[in-house]
Amino acid sequence: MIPARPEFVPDPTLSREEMETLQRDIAHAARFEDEFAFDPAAVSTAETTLVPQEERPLVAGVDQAFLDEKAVSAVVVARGPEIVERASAVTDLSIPYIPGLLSFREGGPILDAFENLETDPDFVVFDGSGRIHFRQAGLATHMGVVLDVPSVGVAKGLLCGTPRESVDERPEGWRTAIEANDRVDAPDGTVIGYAFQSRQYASSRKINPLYVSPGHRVSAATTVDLVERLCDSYKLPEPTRLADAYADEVKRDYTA
DNA sequence: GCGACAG
DNA sequence: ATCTTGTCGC
Repeated sequence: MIPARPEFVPDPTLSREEMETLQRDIAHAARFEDEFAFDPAAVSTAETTLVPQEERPLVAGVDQAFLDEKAVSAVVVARGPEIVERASAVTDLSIPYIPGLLSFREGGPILDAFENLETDPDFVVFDGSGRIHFRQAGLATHMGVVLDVPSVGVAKGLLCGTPRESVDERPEGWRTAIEANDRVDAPDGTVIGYAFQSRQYASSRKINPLYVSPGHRVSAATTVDLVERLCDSYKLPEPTRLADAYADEVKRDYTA
């Protein structure tokens, strides 16, 4: 899979100001509404569903592992519980992690892995924010727009925005909107994502919610719906877990 | 100046 | 993100 919008491919050599300008352009090109052909209700990791196997969407998970100044990027595509294809890439990192500019550090390496992928997924789950971003162009949005593929972002922490309600000690399945605040390039109160309690009381310690947000061609409401459908018995959705495990596997083989 | 801050 | 074994608890 190659970039559909080469002009938005992350260039780590840009100045910080140029990166931020590009992010505003990307946010403008992004579509935070449902624009995809598959049925969200057909998304699940279950072995058996009412939906014919071939009609179940191809879902991709993306994650990375790191070693020294290199990134190990992994993409795993699955149809229901069946893994269809896995692709990876080991790429030199050029800039450090800077909150708000994550996609300029990890975007190139991720696109390298997608170049090695033959399958065209129906949508992609990224580890990080999408619209929940200062300029509404987090990793999931940046990658979604560059590849022009429906995408969502799943983060373990909140970058910006304000939860409508307190997220403390909520039961499984609970959710609340994340609204834009003065740190976000959007009218105050704009719903840019959701806090979603995917798992709770796995043991004795409290578990924090997931922060999900639209990447590209998916609305905020549908984003939570899709992520919920992809969560099994763990906090993180299955596509992310598969990609995480594959990235670790590639890293191990690379190190050995 | 102080605080916040995805991976 | 990464450095890292055992261990407490359901």
